[in-house]
Amino acid sequence: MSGQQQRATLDDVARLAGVSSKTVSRVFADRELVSPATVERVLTAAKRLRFRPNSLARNLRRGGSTNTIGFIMGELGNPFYYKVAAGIEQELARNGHALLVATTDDTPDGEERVADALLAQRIGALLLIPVADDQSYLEGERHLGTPVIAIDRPARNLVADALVLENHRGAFEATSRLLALGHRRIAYACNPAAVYTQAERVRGYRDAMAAAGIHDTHRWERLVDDRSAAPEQLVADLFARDDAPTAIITGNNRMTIGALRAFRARGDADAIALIGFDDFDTADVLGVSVISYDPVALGRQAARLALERIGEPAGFTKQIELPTWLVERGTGERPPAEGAQ
Amino acid sequence: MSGQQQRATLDDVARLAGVSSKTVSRVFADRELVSPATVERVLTAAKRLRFRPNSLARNLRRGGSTNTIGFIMGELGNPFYYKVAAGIEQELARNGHALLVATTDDTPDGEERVADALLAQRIGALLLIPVADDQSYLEGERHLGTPVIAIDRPARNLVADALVLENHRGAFEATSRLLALGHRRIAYACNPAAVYTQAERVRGYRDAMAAAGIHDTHRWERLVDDRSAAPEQLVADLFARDDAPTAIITGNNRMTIGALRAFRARGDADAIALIGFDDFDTADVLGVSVISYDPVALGRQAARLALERIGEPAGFTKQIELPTWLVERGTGERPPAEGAQ
DNA sequence: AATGATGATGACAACGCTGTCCGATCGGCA
DNA sequence: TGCCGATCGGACAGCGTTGTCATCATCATT
Repeated sequence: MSGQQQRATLDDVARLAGVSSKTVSRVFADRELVSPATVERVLTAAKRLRFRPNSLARNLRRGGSTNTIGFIMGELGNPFYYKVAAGIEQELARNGHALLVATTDDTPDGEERVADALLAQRIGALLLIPVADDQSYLEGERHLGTPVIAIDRPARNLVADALVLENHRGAFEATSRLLALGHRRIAYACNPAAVYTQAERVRGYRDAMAAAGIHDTHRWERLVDDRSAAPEQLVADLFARDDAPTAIITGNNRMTIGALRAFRARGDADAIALIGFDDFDTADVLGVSVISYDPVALGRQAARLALERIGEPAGFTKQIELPTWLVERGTGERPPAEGAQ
Repeated sequence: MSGQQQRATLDDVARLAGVSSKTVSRVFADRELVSPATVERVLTAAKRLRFRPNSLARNLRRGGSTNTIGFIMGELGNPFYYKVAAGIEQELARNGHALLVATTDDTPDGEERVADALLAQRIGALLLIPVADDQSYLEGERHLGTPVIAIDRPARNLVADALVLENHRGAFEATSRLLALGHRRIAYACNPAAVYTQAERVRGYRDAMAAAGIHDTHRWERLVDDRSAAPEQLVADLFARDDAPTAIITGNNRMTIGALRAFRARGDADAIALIGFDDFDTADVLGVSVISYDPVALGRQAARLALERIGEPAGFTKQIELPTWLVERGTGERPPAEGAQ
């Protein structure tokens, strides 16, 4: 092993190329202003020394924020989040920006701590999936010029752009579809429940039920917030009752898979209609009908919005809704079992 | 909307607190050396001004690398990659480091470009899932003191730590299991095939077959590198032949799901035994036997190794193998159909 | 030939922070 | 009371880059 080398700086390159450091700087910034011969000489020297401009110093000098965008997501375990992350990364890479990710494990108190860590890195914009009840702690930062974009859920007590899904419409459509098939006892299960998305989805479910004259939906709702409760068990409980539902809408992919496990354990449950919110990789193989949307597009749009805001911070904030649609694959088109009604 | 504010600096805080900027600096670094009363005064002032230390300046001054770790992954679409990312993030967060991610879309030429972008950010270490045939372009950087850790596949032409799976053992075990059930015509399908992991897995498969006296395995191998080829079709082709295999091992989760789709399309294929490499979320619901491992642990270990290397760059590089194990869920325990043998 | 316009290059300071070094302050002890 | 040591605060420089401004050579124009 040879000894530790020093990292080359602009000055080192300048000395080797026989020019001033400013000229080298120009070569790596506004190449236009330097004569071709000099550019060549500098580049040769830079390559010889394996020079790489120090973006720390560059960004410091340039006054603050970097070309790095921060993204605070919930737990990485959920495919939804990382597909959003993928979309963000794609769009940022296309524009020469880097992505700094942090997770909160979906706990509210983690959010501010994590945001602080990201902001200390002088990120150029902050994307987040809000978990805490209150994002006012970001107000100061926003004021300082860091754009904040809320994804999936609007920020609370903070002026920020937001990208959300058509939660209400999706749930309404799914419920209506089941009602049209003749179902009356339609359950809605989710965990966690105390988040914006679920509130909207439940509202869509209730509205559709109400439109069909069914008002006592609370009997079929299973809105749980205990993270340790197994989705499978929640669904199993629902169908162990005498007046078991004939159909169920699951509020997210974890719950959908939980329902599938519960059905599998029961064995007799091929008769139960199921529509899940969120698509997932093997939903087609399993024949599961879902309310789908494009999480990658969600991420891409969020990134695009962030980049726009960096360019032009003023202007009214937007709240954009992304479409959801029903994908029929089998489980959602099952009519109620004979005599169940 | 009120106008743009200025970001507070150490000096601003110092002025408000009536101390020197160095004292404020100490409060945010070695709090020990400052009297409690002063600490309090400084913190109050800092809070009033919404001061946040500028880590750009700090890291620049402290001489180079940051507390940010870069991770180059393939496409984010694959659950394997993001679960590794999740593990990395967990471990880094625990140690006060941030994670900068970049993707290459699994194209070799993207890798160096992306690595360059990350290294310009003066990351403290680089984790990557090698895609290119040659990582020698990182040699200079490694020499400059940036630890490089290869994940899932060893780096080529570069001295670097590596974390890989027991690919050979896993495939050997799966193949042996199928052989023990009486299967002889066992296929192996994967795409892409020209990567380290697949080479190892194929080797494990061949060795197990050879141990059972079967040497013409090329008849059952479907090693494809055309990314546009649909996994489903590849498997379908394999089973459309007269001497169709009675069992198949799929080289990764995409191929496993492709096989399930192909089987589903055929309808008669419940008889075909299947063991897939990589676990996935609904494998239990689908009853799919797999060669499993813990991708999150892989990420965690990689991060831990990186942090170790930052602390103590010298020392011999390690190549660590993480265990794989067979999970029996149904498809892998099917004996060959009557008369098939 | 004198003039201004143009283009290429360099000197210098500063971005916000911290390491080094030194000076100020205070309590305790003779 | 005076002095010493311990402890805490501050002045200064510099990390690697870029913005500003100045300098100088070259060239076209009258």
